[in-house]
Amino acid sequence: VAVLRERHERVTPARRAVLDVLAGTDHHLNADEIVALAEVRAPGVHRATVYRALATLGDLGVLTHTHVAGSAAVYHLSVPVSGVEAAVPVHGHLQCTVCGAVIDVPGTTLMPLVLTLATDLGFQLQPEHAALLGVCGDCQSDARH
Amino acid sequence: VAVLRERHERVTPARRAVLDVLAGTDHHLNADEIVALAEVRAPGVHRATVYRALATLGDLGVLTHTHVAGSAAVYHLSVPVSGVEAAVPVHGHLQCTVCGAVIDVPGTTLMPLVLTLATDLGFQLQPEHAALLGVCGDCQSDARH
DNA sequence: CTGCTTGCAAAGTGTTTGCAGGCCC
DNA sequence: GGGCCTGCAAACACTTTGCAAGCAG
Repeated sequence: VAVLRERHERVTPARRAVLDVLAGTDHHLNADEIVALAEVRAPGVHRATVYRALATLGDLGVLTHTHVAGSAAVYHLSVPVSGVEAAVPVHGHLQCTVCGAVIDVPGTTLMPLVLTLATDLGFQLQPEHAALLGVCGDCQSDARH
Repeated sequence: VAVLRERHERVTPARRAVLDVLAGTDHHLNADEIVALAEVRAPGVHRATVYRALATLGDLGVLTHTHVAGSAAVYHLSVPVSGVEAAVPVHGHLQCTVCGAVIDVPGTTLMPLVLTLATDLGFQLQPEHAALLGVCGDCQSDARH
């Protein structure tokens, strides 16, 4: 919110609405959902504007997006906002390829892999940025037909 | 190739072409590239047919696709084909968010995470299925401006 | 005022689908 | 021959972009 001013970026209704929406939920929202919710706070905001706001805020490091296989990317704040703690520190996302459910996994679980990749390949993994795919427990149970 | 017959699936020019293309390369190919290469072996194959063939073969477990952030999915064989060893056993994919390069990572590197997720959450991770995002060594060097 | 931001519409990319005809088995 | 497979075109979902007008600083 105030982050924008600090970075010499303009504070516009659209950007404020996007930030408010993300700060007001603990879910991962996709662009469509953000558009719908932002519409409430800033009537008339356009889809494209939301995408542009998300891109700008992403560049500033205020928010992060996660690519979900075969559907829309989801966004969430990456830094704590004044008072609000909607911004979960670091976490990855598991997506079930059967039911589509997205499960959060704590960053600590992924740390060993991050370290291994950094050491072995010099690759700086961003565990948040893409969902890890697999089959969740529930769907494995269903699979025994 | 013969896998199709075993599974009571039809062997058509289109499917044969797709399999030949994948067996004839050690790269990860996206749908467009497969269409282009399949065109050589089976002139007239349609884009949609290739997608359908890839879906069918994927269901049979013959090939795997990996979702790459912000661009086309890449496909490769998941089982060894008669004589050909283009099918690397198990491996994940690292994608650099800066330069876009896709790096293979051996399955053994990912095993600890697979086991951890299975134990803790009952989640059966398919490490091949989505690219892991981050910054590769080269781009980290470039970043020191 | 200056120029970054927005709204709008249209284009783009990657993938899927409905339908009629064709080919595998 | 029956039914799965194909070609075609159109639809689809998500995201990006060109342009003129608008508002922030």
